Amino acid sequence: MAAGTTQDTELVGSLVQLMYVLQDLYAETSRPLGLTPQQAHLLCVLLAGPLGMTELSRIMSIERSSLTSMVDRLERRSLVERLPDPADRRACRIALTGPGTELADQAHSAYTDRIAELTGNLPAGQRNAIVAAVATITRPPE
Amino acid sequence: MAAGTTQDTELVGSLVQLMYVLQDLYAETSRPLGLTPQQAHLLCVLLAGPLGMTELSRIMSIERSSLTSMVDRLERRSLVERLPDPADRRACRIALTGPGTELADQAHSAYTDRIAELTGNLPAGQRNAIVAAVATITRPPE
DNA sequence: TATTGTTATACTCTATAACTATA
DNA sequence: TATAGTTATAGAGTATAACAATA
Repeated sequence: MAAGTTQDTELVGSLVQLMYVLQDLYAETSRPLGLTPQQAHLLCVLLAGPLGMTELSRIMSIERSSLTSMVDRLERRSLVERLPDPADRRACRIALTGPGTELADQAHSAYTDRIAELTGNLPAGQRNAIVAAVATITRPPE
Repeated sequence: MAAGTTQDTELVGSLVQLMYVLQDLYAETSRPLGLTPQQAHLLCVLLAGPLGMTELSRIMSIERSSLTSMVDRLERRSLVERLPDPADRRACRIALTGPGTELADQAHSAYTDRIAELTGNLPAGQRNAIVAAVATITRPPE
């Protein structure tokens, strides 16, 4: 069993609350752009460059078949496109279109602004601690 | 526009990453219990006591009509029940049943354990900083 | 008239299982 | 045989609009 002190309980509660605050923020910010939070996530992931379905499904923690329908819907709106993979005729590369890139940029900026607003008054010590903690958490002992 | 320094960007990225880590964790933990993350959330909110539909929808940030179908599904599985509100015949109070309470406790414990595991190695300074930061964030200037 | 909750409807998200085409 | 992606299907989450009953 994991260590369980009173401090743990408080930390866990804080993190859960934080998750919900961020989720709500993400949803509220995506909506006016005509995107679901999942669609915004997908577009923002693609800002780094085109990806294959398998890799994209891994990054987003969803099944490939679920991703197929998401990409279908975004492709119908001309926000992404399926490009052939020159190295593998089974595979395709999902890429942002021009409008898709623009919208992804908007979503990213809007989200960044909202969080920056929310965290603008935190002292530097807390900000640094959070960045350091997240770095530790997201790089688990392999 | 919000203040935008290099540190902001790093903090925002960290928080977004943290949100996704926690979301995945929540989903993975809920699944084996036969619950979606949203259902687990609802049950855990009710651990504090019965609530009306309007209040519950406000807490969960979803429309009342969306909540109706969620409660329907949970009621079919005898995890929650609709109790009459003695003070208002239009209203009802959503309450956990015995099995519902048990499952909510399990979900809460499982989630707490997983996060405690994830954050077990963080130094005390970072833990305290996170708790303090979340307290600030979730209590915005009214 | 305002509020509580539901119904009807439409879409999106998601998983599982079975499939096609290529490696 | 294994992998990349799709199709078919089913269930869950969600919003909007219209509604019923009560306050």
